[in-house]
Amino acid sequence: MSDEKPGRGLPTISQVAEVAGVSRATVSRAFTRPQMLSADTVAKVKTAAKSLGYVPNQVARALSTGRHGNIALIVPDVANPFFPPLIRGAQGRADLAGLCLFLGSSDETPEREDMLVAKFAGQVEGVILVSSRLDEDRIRAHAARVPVVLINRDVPGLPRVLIDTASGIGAAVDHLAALGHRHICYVTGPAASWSNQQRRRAVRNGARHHGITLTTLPAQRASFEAGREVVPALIASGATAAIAFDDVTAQGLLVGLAERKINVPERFSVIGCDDVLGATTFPPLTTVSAHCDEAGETALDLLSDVIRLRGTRDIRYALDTELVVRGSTGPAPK
Amino acid sequence: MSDEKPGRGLPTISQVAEVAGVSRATVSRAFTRPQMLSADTVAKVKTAAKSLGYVPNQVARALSTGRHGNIALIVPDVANPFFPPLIRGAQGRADLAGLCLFLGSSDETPEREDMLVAKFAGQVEGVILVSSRLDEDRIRAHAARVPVVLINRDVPGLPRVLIDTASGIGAAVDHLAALGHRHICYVTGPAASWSNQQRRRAVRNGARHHGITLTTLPAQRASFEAGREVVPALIASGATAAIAFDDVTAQGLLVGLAERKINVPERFSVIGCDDVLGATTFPPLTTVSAHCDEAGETALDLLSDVIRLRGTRDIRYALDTELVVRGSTGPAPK
DNA sequence: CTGTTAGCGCATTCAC
DNA sequence: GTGAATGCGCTAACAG
Repeated sequence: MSDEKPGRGLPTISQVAEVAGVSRATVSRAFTRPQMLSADTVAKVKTAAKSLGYVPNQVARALSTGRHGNIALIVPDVANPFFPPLIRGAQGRADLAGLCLFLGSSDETPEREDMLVAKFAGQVEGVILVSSRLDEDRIRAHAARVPVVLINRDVPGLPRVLIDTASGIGAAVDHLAALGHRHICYVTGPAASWSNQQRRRAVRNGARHHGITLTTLPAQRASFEAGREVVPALIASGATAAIAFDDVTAQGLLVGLAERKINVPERFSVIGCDDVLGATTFPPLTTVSAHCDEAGETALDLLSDVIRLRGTRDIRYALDTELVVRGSTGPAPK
Repeated sequence: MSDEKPGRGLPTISQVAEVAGVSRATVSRAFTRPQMLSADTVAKVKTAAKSLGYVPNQVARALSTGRHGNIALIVPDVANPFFPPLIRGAQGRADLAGLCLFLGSSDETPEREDMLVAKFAGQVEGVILVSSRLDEDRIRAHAARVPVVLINRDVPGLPRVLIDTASGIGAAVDHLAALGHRHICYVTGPAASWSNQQRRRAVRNGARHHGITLTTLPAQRASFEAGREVVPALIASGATAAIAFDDVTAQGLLVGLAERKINVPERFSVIGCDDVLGATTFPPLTTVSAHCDEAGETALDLLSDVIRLRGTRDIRYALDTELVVRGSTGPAPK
């Protein structure tokens, strides 16, 4: 448990070669291309290796081959429930592709994100940037050094997967209109967020189409607290329903409303976005389902293509969304 | 954007040396120990490096030094809100220590956890296992190959940080007793979980001490749904208050109760554990605060000590907990 | 202060 | 089918 250097003391390819009575090259082949060797030799090497507890040194292998099968996924905030399903989707695909996933969390700050990418760049074969807060120039700069795939960020020329909430948001406005609501609110998310801009536009278009009055209420951050604090303004606006930037904000709305004894959905309707809370709210939240796990999977597949093909293509992958009606929406109050 | 091999084509130390008109060793030192060189030389090298876009190759450096500053953190489930704060705590400390954090999520299965540890082992200098679902033998086996630090798993001989919920749970029972509750329930978590065993015991001791009737209700998994489904049994038991294994389960309880129009805390009191939901429930959840961010920080410090000192010690670090009273607990109904 | 000499552990040309 | 060289890019003695 106390070697000179970490990694030292572990059996090397040479020791295995000696025990097995073969050359180092043969040991190497036994692990990388067994079919090049006779079955006998392979067995002999494997036995020797096991007896020594030998396992190929990934670092040395990487230096020699130039590949190590590591990739990085950087998110603004691990604690935001939007990301875990996405992370899990990516993990699953990474396992299938034999890749190791490193995770970074930038705490929503561009500086930290920048630092993380730089730190990872030398150790991974590719990076997935989720909801990047970096400006386009910096993203491009990083992409020039290491293959990059974007999620929810639309930078032409780079492979990117976009969760197209426009359709789902449209359906949400339709749903509200059908229920008789004539005045609704959109509670915004981070201004720098591509998703927020997209959703905001979709709400506006839908409202115009139905001739519904729209009030836009800013929530500083996409957070529970921001949603909760915006409730007074929400009530003051005179609207009877709200669409929130995301589920977490919507949950804040729900709690803020409950605190004021305003029943949902009898007196007010609330719709979220992302579908990451499931039915864990009360009442269960009507929301736009985003399939974020699929986004993670797709991004990973894209990245492993880029790595395998050794070249970036200009791919823009749009994922569909749909409205999931649960219990937080109802007919407009008289 | 299309090299023969990834990593190839990037400027190497030799090219920088040539441009700067110095030896490769000098370039190396300019990056690792600038104070060993004259300011002039350092500047000259840095300039040359920048002009070439050179950045030290981590993999090569690692092969040479035997260290690469990578560590892994493996959790049962990224999507469980207990872990993100812990992950974030570890990340922060990792940055301070100049370490890179890899994340693994085992989906609660020992097999996947086993595989992850094995896959990471060759690429990291240490592993943090959070709430490991592995049996002691396997943990020990891994610890023999790579430095391991445990969180919420009490394996003698290995460095471990334990969130000692016993004290907080005790306070929770006291709180309930003071409010006049004479019959309470404990809703369990995963049987294999060290935390669950600890919490269960603490509830039992507290109940006995106050002469309170205790019913233990099993929730298969620690999940929202499990909590929600256990509500009928909860009501049938005749208890007036419940302590849940964790906040997520408690939230399930809250929703299940609300669905049956049983007001909290007027007719029933609920207490959670971990304090990861904050005030995002309605009513805001009374819970045992676990300081999980601190657990992540402490584990990381422990691990970096182990790495630096090149040897494991038998450290058992217990983190205190306390009861946070919010709105989900009240006087026992008549 | 700086250059020279040797590897780190492995995969890969070539020969045989 | 297998072995003998060579190098991946860098750091670590050891000189000077």
